[in-house]
Amino acid sequence: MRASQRVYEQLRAEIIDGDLPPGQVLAEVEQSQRFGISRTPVREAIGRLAAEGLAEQQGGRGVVVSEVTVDDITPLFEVREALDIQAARLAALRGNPAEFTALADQLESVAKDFDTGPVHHDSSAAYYDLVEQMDRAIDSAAANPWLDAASSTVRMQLARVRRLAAHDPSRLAAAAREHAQIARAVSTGSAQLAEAAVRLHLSNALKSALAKAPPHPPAPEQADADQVAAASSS
Amino acid sequence: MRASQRVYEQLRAEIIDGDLPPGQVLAEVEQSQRFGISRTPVREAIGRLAAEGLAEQQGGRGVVVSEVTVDDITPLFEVREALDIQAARLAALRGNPAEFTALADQLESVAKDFDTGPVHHDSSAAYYDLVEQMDRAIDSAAANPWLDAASSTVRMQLARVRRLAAHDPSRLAAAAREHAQIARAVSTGSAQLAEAAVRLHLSNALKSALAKAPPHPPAPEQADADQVAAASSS
DNA sequence: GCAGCCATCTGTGTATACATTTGGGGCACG
DNA sequence: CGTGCCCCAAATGTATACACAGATGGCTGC
Repeated sequence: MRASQRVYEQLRAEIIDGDLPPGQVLAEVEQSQRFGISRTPVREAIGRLAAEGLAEQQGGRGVVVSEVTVDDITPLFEVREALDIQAARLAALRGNPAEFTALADQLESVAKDFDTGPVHHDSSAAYYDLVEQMDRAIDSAAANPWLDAASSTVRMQLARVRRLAAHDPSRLAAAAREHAQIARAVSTGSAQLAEAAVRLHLSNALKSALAKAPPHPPAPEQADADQVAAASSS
Repeated sequence: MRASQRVYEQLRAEIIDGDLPPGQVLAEVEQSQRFGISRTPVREAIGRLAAEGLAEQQGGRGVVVSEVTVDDITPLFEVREALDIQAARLAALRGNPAEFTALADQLESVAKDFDTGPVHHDSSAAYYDLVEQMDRAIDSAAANPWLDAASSTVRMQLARVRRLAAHDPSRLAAAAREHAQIARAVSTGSAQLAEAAVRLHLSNALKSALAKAPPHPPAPEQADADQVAAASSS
């Protein structure tokens, strides 16, 4: 595989996983030494990261991992809402009803598992797998490459902020039922119903995420991140 | 300015304007000679173009200007619909009503100009300027950087396909009224009304665009672009 | 004469060296 | 002692050189 591709995927994974924290400088020479390659492919990889918003120029000198705070959750959800709703609408119109009926059944089954007893790792893993499966099914049914591309960027950013607001296990059952409702709505072929189901789910998901980490209500003094960090560590 | 930036902007403009037609190969050495610089910044510029979908890899060897056909109009409008609706909804909630009231008044005034007599170049230029002004006002009021970024990509592609479906002068008056309705709806602060106005406008705009260049109805044989080109030239 | 294989050649992928710019630190002056 | 300017150093931006892969054309064997 091309070296630039490897470096890009590696750096992207490290940024999303939080191994490279926001504000971390991505020096070309440093990374090239770390990966044992030259600056050229590293430079290309960092350029792609910057284009996707995972990194950004620090003045004219240096690229740093971009900041993501709880304040970004709401704007990101606004974009996700627009894209997911449209994807669900199109999937309702174009998708294979049987496929989504099956997904809805499986999701409801998982939701019942969550009800009966404590949440096992197996069942939650099965749930996440089903959600990913449904996302792929919706994207595939929507059959719109540009929609996929736009969703991809937003989902990457959301994967980062998900670390900021640890999910609530007690919401798993409700979330599973919401996902089942989405699949069921898509299977009916009604764009309006699909839109309503997605809107409902995202509204609840956003509320849950913000409940854990409420956005900064007041901003009396305009202190930058460094000053805040210094103050909290003192 | 950085050479890579100049080359990027130049190539992007040439692709959007159609000076570099779809399928045109973007050879690094060729472009570097044309701009009188080395391959390195040209490579970076082409990489950015590929990331935005204006160019794409040609089977591992070479990058070519990406194809855009009338068949892409509908998918692009589907994404645009999702993003523009959300932007208008947010602008309705957060924007300054007076600003959009003023825009609505100006747009209605232009629409009346279109009615009274033949369309002059001045009035159509003023109209396009107002539309651009309103787009910026909506984006600004929505105050969502990620929404802006997603819209930017789609708008760039739409600028390309606009060349495929020359706009209808007789629709200018109706389009101006639709834009005025959007501004008016945003000024009322009703997200639902704004959504309806945008949806109506885009539906009409898409219909008009497709009327000029209907999508390929049947595809009896699955011939790729090269074969089609070869057949038509023989 | 045709088909398959090999050489060559063009073009991208990577490495390295040079230029430029920016940011900071130190020194001098007020 | 504070402030401002200048010099330097480090990191990015650009250029050039090398390596490799894929395609194309000719050549040879059948």
